[in-house]
Amino acid sequence: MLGWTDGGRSVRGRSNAVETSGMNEAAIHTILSRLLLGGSLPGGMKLGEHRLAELFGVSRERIRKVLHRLGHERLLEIVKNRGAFTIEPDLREGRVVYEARRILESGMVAHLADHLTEAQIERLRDHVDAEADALRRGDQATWQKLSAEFHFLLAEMIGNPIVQRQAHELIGRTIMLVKRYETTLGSACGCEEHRLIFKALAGRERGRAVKAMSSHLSLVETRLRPIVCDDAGPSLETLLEEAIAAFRTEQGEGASARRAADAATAPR
Amino acid sequence: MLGWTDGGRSVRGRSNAVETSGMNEAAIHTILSRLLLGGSLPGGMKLGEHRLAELFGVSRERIRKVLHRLGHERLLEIVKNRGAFTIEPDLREGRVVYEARRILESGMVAHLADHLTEAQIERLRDHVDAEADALRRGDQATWQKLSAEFHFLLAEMIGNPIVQRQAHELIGRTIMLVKRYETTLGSACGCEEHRLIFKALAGRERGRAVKAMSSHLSLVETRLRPIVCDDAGPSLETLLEEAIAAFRTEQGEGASARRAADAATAPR
DNA sequence: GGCGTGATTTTTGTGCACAATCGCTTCCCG
DNA sequence: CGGGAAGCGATTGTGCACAAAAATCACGCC
Repeated sequence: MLGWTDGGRSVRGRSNAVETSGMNEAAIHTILSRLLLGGSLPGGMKLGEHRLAELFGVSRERIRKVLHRLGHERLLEIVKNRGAFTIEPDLREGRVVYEARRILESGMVAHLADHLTEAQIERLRDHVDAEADALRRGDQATWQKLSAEFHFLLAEMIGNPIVQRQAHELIGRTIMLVKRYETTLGSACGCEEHRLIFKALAGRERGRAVKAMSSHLSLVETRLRPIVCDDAGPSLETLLEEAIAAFRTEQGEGASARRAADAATAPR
Repeated sequence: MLGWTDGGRSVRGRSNAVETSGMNEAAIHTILSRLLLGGSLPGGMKLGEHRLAELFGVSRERIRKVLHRLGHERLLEIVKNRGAFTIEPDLREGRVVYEARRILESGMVAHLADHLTEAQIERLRDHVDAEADALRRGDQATWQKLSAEFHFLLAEMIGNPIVQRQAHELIGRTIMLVKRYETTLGSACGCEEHRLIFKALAGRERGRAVKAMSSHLSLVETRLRPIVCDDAGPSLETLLEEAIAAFRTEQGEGASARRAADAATAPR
């Protein structure tokens, strides 16, 4: 809409690497965003420019630009003359993020309660049903995905690109927090909370919707536990290759689940 | 807080220019932000890298970086292989911005109604009084400044850096719009609207505060007129030199009104 | 006379080489 | 044996030169 044109640029990577190259800037940004938001990498991890440049098979400047952009988006911490580090989202920041979400999403549902179309209400109903279904089937992964998408959906339904972007940013941060501090249980309750919000919206009860959203977010926040999960886990190389592979396949097939991808990377 | 360290770097500009140099990246960003937000330059104007580099007396790369950052902040439109252009904020975008503000600031006042301290209420009262005073004195400039600061103040009182940043971004855009499409009259009513919001907040009446804020923003939006103000105005050189001079003097004297400046430049 | 095509020129994009800075190691001195 | 300072290796920052792309202009053709 409004914004800059960054269109995919043609590839010229002369690549000293194994010709895994041909990775444009937007793609690198998407992959790294997803990795960062996914919360797979430990906090405080250093992302060296040269190392990433080799892994992606592009020049250092390309990586540099992406890294600084991610820093600007606060998905990385850029320290002058030191480099880029993954952020360590402590619970204190969690409080701030959830408070921000309560404020923004309260305003959002208040707006939606007054403006939702019947078609949108149906779509929301379908989504909540799908959530319940995934939960009933015990499909944890799908449920988790749908659960996040519920909020993305609400943001999308506002039809306001600015609000959508702000919501995306916040929700993305939240996902990062949940992935890191999630308590295995506590999932079961989330679905009913979403349904409560939906019901209030469907009935166009603004006050109740705001209340439901606010308490839902508070509850989610409460479920975060200060787990010191030092999952040193797989190396950056491994994770990155996985992410790149996933991106490739996804890119290969038609633009089907493109929306979800863009959602994760905080589309500008 | 969380974020990057960009601390003022020492100056080394070897400057082919008239030794007006010694301008670090942050300063350039601040100056350009303020100029852009100020709405003094016409929309669609091209900001060439080389030209700005000369005007600031720094290398092109420095300007380049700032320009792209401003593009990322959506204060400029960056077109690949074409350069940076000032955005033309048409009224359609105005609608989007004001809608976003209604959503966000509704959530804000709802939060504030429940959390304001007595001291904060007093401070708000003082501010509204100051607004009324400026208006009574017919001091248009001061009133306009205070009027914008009212909203900044509310955002600040949340005490949440994320919300504050989002609000800053939106209010900044609004100011840009108002400067461009302002109708001379219509100022008189604004003050009472702020007082209405204040009263609701002071009485901790959440619903009324939300309503007051929402209708206030709607009214402000209504006051925008599709004036085709082709104020070709002064040249970029002139404006920039003014802005730089202003920045210099302000920088010179103590960090007094620093907050306002930072507010304008969307402090990260 | 208008318009399309091609050369020129201006402007942006990018790789590269060097400079500056930081953390770490080592060596010297107390 | 411990502390501090200087050297060293590694990593990031930055200017510069060149390459690519777009806009402009000129020329010829319809």
